[in-house]
Amino acid sequence: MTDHAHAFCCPDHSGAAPAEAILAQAEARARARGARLTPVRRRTLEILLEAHGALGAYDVLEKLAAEGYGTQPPVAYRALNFLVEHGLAHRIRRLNAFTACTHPGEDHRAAFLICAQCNSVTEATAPELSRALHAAARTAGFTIECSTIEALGRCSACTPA
Amino acid sequence: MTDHAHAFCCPDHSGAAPAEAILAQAEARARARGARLTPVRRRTLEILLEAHGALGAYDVLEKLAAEGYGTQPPVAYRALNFLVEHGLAHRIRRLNAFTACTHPGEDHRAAFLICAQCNSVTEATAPELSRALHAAARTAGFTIECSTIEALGRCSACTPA
DNA sequence: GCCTTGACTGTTATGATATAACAACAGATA
DNA sequence: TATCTGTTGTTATATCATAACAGTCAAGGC
Repeated sequence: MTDHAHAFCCPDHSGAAPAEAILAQAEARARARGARLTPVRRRTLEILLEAHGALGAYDVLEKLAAEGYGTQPPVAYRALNFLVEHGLAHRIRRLNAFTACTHPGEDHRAAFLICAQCNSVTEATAPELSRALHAAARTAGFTIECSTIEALGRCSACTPA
Repeated sequence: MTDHAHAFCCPDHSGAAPAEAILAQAEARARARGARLTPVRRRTLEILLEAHGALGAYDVLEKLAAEGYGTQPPVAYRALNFLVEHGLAHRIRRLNAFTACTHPGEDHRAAFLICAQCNSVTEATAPELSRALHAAARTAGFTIECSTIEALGRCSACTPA
């Protein structure tokens, strides 16, 4: 799943928001919400941050198990679900996978851009997009609780010039 | 999954676009694309059209099997994938389920509104939404091949007045 | 007519993803 | 200290999806 050669296709994980800062933010955010970022949970978030692209629950589990945490699926799913619930990670449904949130703290509704070639997942904040979706829902008399926006295609690095 | 009492929450399947018309359109569309809407495929589409909300592949399989078609998962998945590929049905990723396209023929990019209470799935055409997504992608240098937009919430019938 | 061809259907078997239910434990608190 | 709540880990199982292969059938070339 994450077997690409790691060239220039993963903008977020060598650049802008370094893992340590994100972890610190995550810690603060969890605290603020009365939730505990326990060792497994913290380590799970680190694993996601270290990854290129999104990771499946079983990929995460494998790493956790190798480090002495539990070896069974619920261990990974619980940690991942915790992170998702608290806005520290996102579930990418098209991939049955998870990715760290690259800007936790902000109350955002993101769209995910999934590169079919290098497997990178880019989180695009798009207020207008969210607005358009809510508008469309309102027209139908529908009240949105949460939404998923995912696009599959080619990232800038994988697009032939 | 589809065990609600069928009150007023499924706008599309007692109203606007009757199943027969959709089937006829589907037939025409398949023909036009050089594809064959064989008995299993047609019946699968009918099953989706008859359903309240979206159906899982195994739900569809159960019905097909009961009617003398194959009894194994690939039978359902193949038919469903055919329908999706030809724009006659949609995959709802959040539900691991499928739903008939309520307006085949139009080259649309739809958003799906999933009611958490009655399980209905409404297909909302939203040109602006699509436009906003493409715009957001372009900003990131990303080229979209296909996209998924799904929202979970309450439909009009399930929203307390 | 009949034979080749390619698409379709069905099967067995297996893989991949996800959760239910329970036991042990750790920290907070009355 | 006794108890409660939340967390972790386990076993077992449920759910979703596909690979690979064999038989079938309709359409077109000869």
